[in-house]
Amino acid sequence: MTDRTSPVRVRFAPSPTGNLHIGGLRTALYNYLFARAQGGAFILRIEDTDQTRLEPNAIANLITTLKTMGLDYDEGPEVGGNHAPYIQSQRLTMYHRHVQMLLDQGYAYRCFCTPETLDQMRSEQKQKGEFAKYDRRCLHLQPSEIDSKLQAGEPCVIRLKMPDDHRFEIDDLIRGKVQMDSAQSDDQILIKSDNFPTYHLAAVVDDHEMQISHVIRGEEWLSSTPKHLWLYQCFGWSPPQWVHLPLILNPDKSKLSKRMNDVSVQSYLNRGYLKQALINFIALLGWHAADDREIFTLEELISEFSLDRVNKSGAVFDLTKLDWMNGQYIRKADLSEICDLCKPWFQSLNLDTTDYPRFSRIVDLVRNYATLLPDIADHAKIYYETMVIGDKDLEYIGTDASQAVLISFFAILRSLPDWEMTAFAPVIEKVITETGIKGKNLYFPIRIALIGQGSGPEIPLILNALGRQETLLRLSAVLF
RNA sequence: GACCCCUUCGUCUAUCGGUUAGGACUCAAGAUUUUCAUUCUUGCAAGAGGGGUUCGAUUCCCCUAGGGGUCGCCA
Repeated sequence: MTDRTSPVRVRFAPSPTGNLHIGGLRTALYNYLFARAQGGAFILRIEDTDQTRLEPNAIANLITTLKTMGLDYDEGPEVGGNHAPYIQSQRLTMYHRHVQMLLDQGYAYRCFCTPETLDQMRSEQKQKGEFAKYDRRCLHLQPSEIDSKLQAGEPCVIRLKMPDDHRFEIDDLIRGKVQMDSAQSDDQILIKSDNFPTYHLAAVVDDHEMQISHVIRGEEWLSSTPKHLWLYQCFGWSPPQWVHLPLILNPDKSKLSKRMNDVSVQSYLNRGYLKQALINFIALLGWHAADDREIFTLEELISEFSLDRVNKSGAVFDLTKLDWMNGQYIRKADLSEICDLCKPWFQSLNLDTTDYPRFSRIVDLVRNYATLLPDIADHAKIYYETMVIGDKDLEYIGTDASQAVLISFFAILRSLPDWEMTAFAPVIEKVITETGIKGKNLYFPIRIALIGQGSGPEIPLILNALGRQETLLRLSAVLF
């Protein structure tokens, strides 16, 4: 058990095999929130011990995404710290030093079995319905045999010798006490034949060396925790506080996967989700405040978050609520921030953003209609492009009644001394008294003339967004 | 199959033995809006099943069922 007075130090330890995914973000977030709430340290450690799954830019991408999401870490790659390096492939000698201690004390042993041998053994065991685990055929190799095999260059791994009859008790902050029998634990490989450590060794050594106080990780690690516990015991170290987070689930309740969902955080960002919405939504997958509040900034999450309000059961990752939340953030965020964020989408549609007052006026107008950032640009199109008025609509506004409305509307607007919201309200009234036309027959032609479609924002808002010049231009184009 | 975890509206969740089981999203209806969106109001909707313990169980215990995780020289 961890000393209660020891400082809180937690880590997020992803493996650089791809982009940061939703599950990773949630783990990172809870670690971050807990660290910040407790005044502790949040550490980033890269677990790149699988040489076969490395991806070239994964570490850089991981760091970039973490940063853009606002989850800044106190120690880790690039920022350094007292326990550097924070990339496991750069800590190999440390793992070897530790595993040698294990070997010397008989807690670990060399195994020369080939993957093929192992495969065969396992399939036989499974066929018999047994728990598949290594049968320890290399456990009792004589030193001389080992030496000659090593001399001959035979590939070998190093395994942890699990105790034969031991009851492990995991004290988990979320799940309480969980007991598991050593019979259910395999003699885990600690060092692979390429001399790299496996997760189990590397994580335990690093967590101890880096003085991690709480290991906050996904529930999928719960069943291998006995191995980790045993390693702590062999080394004579006291284990950290275990915290196994509930899983994030696919709609069919299986563990969230790439197959069934878009799981890349970056891709949600690219699709126009706001980081605030993403953070807020992810935080609520497994955690809930004491009251009914659901909208939180990162800072508010920090002050509200506590591990004892994290629940035990998995949470389905359902985009519907995220969409709603994103709309909320789009509407409530600072206009300038939203403008900055949707600028790229405007540019990709060739919509001019150089006239900032006009650009921001339009963004402010159409953000009410948006769920995602690109929706804003989509809705804004009608204020920029030359309108295409459909044949039917064209016919409709060509009628005498419509023309009367438009002529009157045009004349009144043109004579307006000031182009501002307060001036627009009486304009419609005036058109009604002048033409005697009201209702749909009044509004429809005006809308078609202004924005090329029969529905949209209120007329004064459109006038304001369009500006005097563009408005009069559009109107004069449909006066026949 | 073995071991472990989990189980409240469709989804995210509140409830720390006594509630008309609350909130949010979705959906529906209504109001606002000339329209759509926004916003507001209202509504639909849940304790897996069975045993205990208790004056009283969603809440505590047991069993069953269901779901999930793990069982790699992946993390």
